[in-house]
Amino acid sequence: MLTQTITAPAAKVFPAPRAQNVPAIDPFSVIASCAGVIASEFSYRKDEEIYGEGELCEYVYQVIRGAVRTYKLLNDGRRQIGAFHLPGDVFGLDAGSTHRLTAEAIGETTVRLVKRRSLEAVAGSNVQVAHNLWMMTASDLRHAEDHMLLLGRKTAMEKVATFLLEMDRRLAKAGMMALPMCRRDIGDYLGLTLETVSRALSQLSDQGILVFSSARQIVLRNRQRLADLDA
Amino acid sequence: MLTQTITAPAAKVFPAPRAQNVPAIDPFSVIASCAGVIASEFSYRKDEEIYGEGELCEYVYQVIRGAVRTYKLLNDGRRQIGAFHLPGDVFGLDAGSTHRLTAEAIGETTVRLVKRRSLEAVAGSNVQVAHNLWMMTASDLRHAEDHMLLLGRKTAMEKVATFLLEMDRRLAKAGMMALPMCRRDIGDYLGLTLETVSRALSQLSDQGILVFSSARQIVLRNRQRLADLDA
DNA sequence: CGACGTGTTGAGGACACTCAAGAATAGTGG
DNA sequence: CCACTATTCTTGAGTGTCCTCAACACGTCG
Repeated sequence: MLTQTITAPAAKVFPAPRAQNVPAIDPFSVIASCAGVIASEFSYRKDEEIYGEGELCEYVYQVIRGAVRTYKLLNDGRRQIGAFHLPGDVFGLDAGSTHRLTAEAIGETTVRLVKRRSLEAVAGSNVQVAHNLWMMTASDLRHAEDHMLLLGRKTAMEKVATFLLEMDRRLAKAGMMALPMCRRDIGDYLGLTLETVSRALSQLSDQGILVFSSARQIVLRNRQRLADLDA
Repeated sequence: MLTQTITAPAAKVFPAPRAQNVPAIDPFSVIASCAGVIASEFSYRKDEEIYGEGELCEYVYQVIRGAVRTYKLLNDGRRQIGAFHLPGDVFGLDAGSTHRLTAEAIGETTVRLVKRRSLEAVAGSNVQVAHNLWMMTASDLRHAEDHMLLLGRKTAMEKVATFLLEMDRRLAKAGMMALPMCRRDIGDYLGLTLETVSRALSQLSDQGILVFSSARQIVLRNRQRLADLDA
């Protein structure tokens, strides 16, 4: 799948905490700007693997530009995407020594990365940093708990409605949503097939709840009716 | 549902870190035995609520005896159980200020509890305690990630096989498994109906992979074939 | 013993999946 | 710039897995 092998990220030192679409003060930036923490930037091409399930946790990442999917596979190829990571989001912060999911760039994606070792070193003495790491893992857990409810108990239409509201909240610009991921990714995130996702979106379009500019450019016309479709 | 209202747990100070079926040294015990952390015990009857979704996090809990389910509800009553907590397990450690799930005793259950405030106070100065809290949340996240894969992508039989192997690992005594929870609980954990769970178990029994002593007393006869049924 | 909670099994149906074809879009090279 | 290809998306038809509804069996406890 990959044509270029990534060895080690270029050691281009990150000058100062800054990123498009990222609030000036977020827990990760606080950590990254700590003395002793080395931050750098790196870019990945479409569908390029950032790290694999089971690999050692060398870095923690923050999306600067683009989007990332993290997922698990069954041995026959069935895939469950656990989360989409958008600009500002931190991913790869697995508390153990190895990554629990695989991470791939969805499109052309730039990330900031921080050496895990330096993070641990700071956390060992700085309680504020240790607390921030805990809070970031807790935030991932909250999302996972909400998503288990979706996967186990919601209908296809409820799943798609929840997805649209989540994406609207996270990446809507000027009332318009530019989805970075394909229908298959959405299906693998929601525990559906891509056809079912497509049918649900078409149905919402027919009902006037949303309008397509293109397949991935969506304008929500009625968030309330969408929220009503959600459970 | 409850006939007795729980006001505040009895302030019976916990004498020393000990519990049936609990390893002598676990992260929670280390924390609970810290100076300044007040631990006590409390018991709940069958189906009694321990805390509700949205309530303030006053305590963190460890199961001493019995079992606990934590779950989320949709407005029409559909339920997703996120985890079963067995003796030795810690639950209720939500990093925010309010609980994200509801916790109920499955049967007659005894828990050890620790005031969250005292925990935070210790974590603010003791990096080891802060690290243990992070690791416990990370452990919950790992379980949630595995469970999302199950809920989103596994078939009914694969789900039940996974469940049996998990319970076998966590509560098997002398080759025998005594499930504390009913078929509906299992279904709500696996994203299935209780009938589908029952049918899958009957099928496994017909195939000789397991034997019922009673509906909840199960002996696994062939873990390998069960693992093969899992994906 | 009767009543209740729990579990099993059957029949029928619905929702989402599979397979397939065609349309729209993006990417590539002449 | 346009033809050509590959990918993505949509839509349809038919199927299957799991759900719903129902009846009955089992065990426990008053």
